[in-house]
Amino acid sequence: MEKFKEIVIKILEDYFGNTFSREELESSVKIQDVSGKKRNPNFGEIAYQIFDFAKLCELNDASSLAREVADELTLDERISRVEAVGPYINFHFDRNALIEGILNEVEEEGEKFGSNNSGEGKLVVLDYSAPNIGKPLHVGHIRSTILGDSIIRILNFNGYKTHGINYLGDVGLHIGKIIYAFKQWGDSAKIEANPEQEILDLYIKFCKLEEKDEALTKKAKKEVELLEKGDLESKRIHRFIEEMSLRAFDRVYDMLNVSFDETTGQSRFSEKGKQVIHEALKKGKAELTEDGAVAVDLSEYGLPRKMVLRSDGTAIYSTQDIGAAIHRKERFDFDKLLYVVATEQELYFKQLFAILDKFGYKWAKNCFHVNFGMINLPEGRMSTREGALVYLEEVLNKSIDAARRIIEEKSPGIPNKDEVARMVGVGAVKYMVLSVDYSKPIEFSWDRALNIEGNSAPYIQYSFARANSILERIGRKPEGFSPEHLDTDIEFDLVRKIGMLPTAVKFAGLGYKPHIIANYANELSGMFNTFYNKVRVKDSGEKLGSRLRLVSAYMTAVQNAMSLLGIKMPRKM
RNA sequence: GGGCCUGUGGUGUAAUGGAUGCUUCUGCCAUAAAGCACAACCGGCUUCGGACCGGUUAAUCGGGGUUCGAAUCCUCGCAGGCCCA
Repeated sequence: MEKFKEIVIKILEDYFGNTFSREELESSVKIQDVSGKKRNPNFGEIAYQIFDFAKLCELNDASSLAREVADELTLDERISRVEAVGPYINFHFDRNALIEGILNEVEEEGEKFGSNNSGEGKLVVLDYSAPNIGKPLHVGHIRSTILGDSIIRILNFNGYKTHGINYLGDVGLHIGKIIYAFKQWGDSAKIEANPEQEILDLYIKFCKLEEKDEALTKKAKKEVELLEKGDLESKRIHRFIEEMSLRAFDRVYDMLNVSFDETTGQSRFSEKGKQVIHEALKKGKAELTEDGAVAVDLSEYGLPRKMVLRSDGTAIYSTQDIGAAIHRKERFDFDKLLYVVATEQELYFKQLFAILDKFGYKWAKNCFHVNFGMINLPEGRMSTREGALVYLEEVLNKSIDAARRIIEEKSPGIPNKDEVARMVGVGAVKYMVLSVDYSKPIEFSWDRALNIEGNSAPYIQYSFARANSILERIGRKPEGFSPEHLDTDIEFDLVRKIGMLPTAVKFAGLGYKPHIIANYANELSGMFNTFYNKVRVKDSGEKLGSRLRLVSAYMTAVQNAMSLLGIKMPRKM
């Protein structure tokens, strides 16, 4: 539809000359949606709203102005009629031209259909997932991981180059606690048998004792210091914890079909950060506090002062994050750096970007925090130390099991049951997270996570499998096409909706909003199902070839959309 | 105490600030306006796959304001979450 929109913009450019810029016109020209009850055939396919022009003419009566302008436009043979309705000028395209145009576009572009090159030549670095080593991935981690992954896919589809970084939390007090507990109570036999669980148990044990005995916190801090000084035993344990964690993380990332261009630890950037901070201190951009720590005053940014180094000179999160950001700029010269991190860190990132700006890094304005709402349990927030967790792996496994049970029940005959169960089960969980605007909080519930009805991945996957089944049963290439064969309303609407994928991709890319794609895929599939119920493809005589082309175009569009969410589509389920 | 985010039917969610029909002022036209899904209720089809389709009921937290037009922007509250102190 973008191409048809272009035609309308050209017509308006001819009419208005220099009155409006291209951008202004573009924002006043809308593609009519066809979903649900929004569809109104009287509104045509593309509409121009005349409010801006009315304001310019200082007219209150936009309706009659619209009529006047509509009469004076110079048209094109692809447009069958132009009609002013209220303050809108509605462009009705020739139905056949529209159908043929869209179906051709889908077939020519194939798996690239929906993409554009607006981001060509630009590089975006993303920091996402970023779990702490020594702790398991829980459902709180899923949003960053999946959002980051999907945003990368969407940016790539918009022509951007990307570099995705999993920035592990491999330092900090929690590591000190684990190392201390490991040295004190670690039982090598138990650890060998089940390292991940044992590391977690040690951590929880420490936290419980710490509540009664504050001296333990100091001991954990000692461990952090020891580690930073390069104590061999500490380093060995640290490496072990990291290895175990990475192995566990990879298992889950693999299930999620998420991968990173780079996995690195915060600790690598301590030195870089310290160096930068010391320079800033010399230049007077940072200051020593009463107790000898280093802080940056951010009152000029309307933000609270931020600590960047401890009084003992050791690094903290901000030290490393400053170092890491600068390192990334030097290494990649990115156009944008995106941190996909929960909203609880919002102030922290504002401070981080302000510090970079204050230190003289002009590119600080190209850093952006995608601050998504948290995933909470009904009983409150998740906490590793209290053991109040729902493990991500458990969620995925349960969902896969649920999918497998349904497959056994409804379609026991299909091949690759396990693989399909994975696609469906994992898809359901991912979709649950991605279909909601990221700024909203999500309350986790098993019912929600395992939902397979309505607005869900399995619903979309099922529609796709049905479409595939039609093609397989007929087993012939589409031939004998004529746009006139697709003569019902639902067919026309379905074609138009297919044609809207590029628009959805564009908007999703601008706002880093995968939920736009999720919604699109759902609406598109809903329309396909309506089509499926109303229009028979098999035995449809001379219309067969045309209908096959439509089914196949639907499959391309929905598959491309779902691939932007990282959700695989089984051909049978 | 200060700041940020969220608030849409019973539930979960969507909506770049956009749909206001015509008119000889008498009438004419219209599902004349917040979409989807779940749940509930009614129905269809199960002859290309029922993990389906059609229909009914039902919502913008409250008060002011800006605008030709507000779920959306501003403001004062309320509720929930988070951050800083």
